[in-house]
Amino acid sequence: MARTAAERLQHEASQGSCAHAVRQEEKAARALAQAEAICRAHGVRLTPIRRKVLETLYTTHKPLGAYDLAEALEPGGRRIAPITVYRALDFLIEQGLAHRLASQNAYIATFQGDSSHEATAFLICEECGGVDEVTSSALTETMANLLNAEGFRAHTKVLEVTGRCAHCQDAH
Amino acid sequence: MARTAAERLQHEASQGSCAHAVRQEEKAARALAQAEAICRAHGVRLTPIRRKVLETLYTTHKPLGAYDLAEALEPGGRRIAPITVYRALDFLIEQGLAHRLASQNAYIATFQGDSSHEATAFLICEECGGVDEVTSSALTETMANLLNAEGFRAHTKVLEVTGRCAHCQDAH
DNA sequence: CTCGCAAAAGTTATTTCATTGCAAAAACCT
DNA sequence: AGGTTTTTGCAATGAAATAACTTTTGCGAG
Repeated sequence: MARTAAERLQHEASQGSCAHAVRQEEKAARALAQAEAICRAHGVRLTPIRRKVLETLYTTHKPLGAYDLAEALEPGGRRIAPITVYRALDFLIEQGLAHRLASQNAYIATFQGDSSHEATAFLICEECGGVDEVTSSALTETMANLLNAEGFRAHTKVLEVTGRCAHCQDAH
Repeated sequence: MARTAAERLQHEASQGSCAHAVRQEEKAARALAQAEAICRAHGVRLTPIRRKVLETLYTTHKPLGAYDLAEALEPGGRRIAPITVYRALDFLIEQGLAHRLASQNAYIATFQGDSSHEATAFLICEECGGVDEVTSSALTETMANLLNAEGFRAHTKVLEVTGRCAHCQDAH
């Protein structure tokens, strides 16, 4: 199966300088501001816990398990129960700010405002743990055609590819 | 999250007459014979347990959890530990005979011989629980193009769509 | 045939992920 | 402030997957 939470965290620590992690701080700040705007527009509340969860996801930009997040939020505050993290994640996913990677039992922040009618694929690097979020009109169309041909009315699309990102291939 | 094992089983029981279930017995018999041939060709053993797991998946053609399978295999024999089922599933998946639906934490038999370079999408009906396995050259190409453009070397592709199948839409 | 090896299955326990049910607190709205 | 809704806290449990180790089985070489 997917790697364990502990492995994921260690992985992250040892690979912090991978291209995927570069500039995430700046992007995170902007994305967070945008998330606040979105929540205001939706008339929902980005509470401290939700905000902290989202921020953690943004700054790592690597898939984190719910228990990883609980651990990451602990320092400086009190111990956070898993259910609290799950509730925050549910909220963020509902608002299109986060995404569950089914193949990893892990969660990630979305940088592109989840245009829900589009097909978005997640490319998960097995080496550096980084995730790229890609959409293309070709993919969206192809999926739409496929579903139409089958008469299938889609509710949720899970498009996840694991493998090796370009950067990690270069690095052998 | 995905429905629990118990719900899944009850679901199956109450929806046994859905179109997805029709004719599965005949197909299952043929598929099983073919599976035996494949294993012989690969020089691996389709042991009784593995065979029974595969058969159960074939005859339901609905996603089953590992614990569902353990339960399903029990009657007539002795209690089977989860790990045994997981080992059988690992084997079947390795041989391209079964597939894990990551979004459901469940497993299903594959009818099309896993041509591993092709992109295969799984359409999962939320109403009847049936799963359709679809491939198209367009999908395969689109995915290949997308991955090429990103310089991403794919290892495993997870394409799962949940929604409503044509039959269940007709039935309102 | 039987010895010995490797593959498979058994056993028991544990880890990881996710949810349930109910109580307390904080935010919002007059 | 009073009442409502939303959010969070807390304890326990359920569900999925794996770990470590032993026993059994299949099968080829001597």
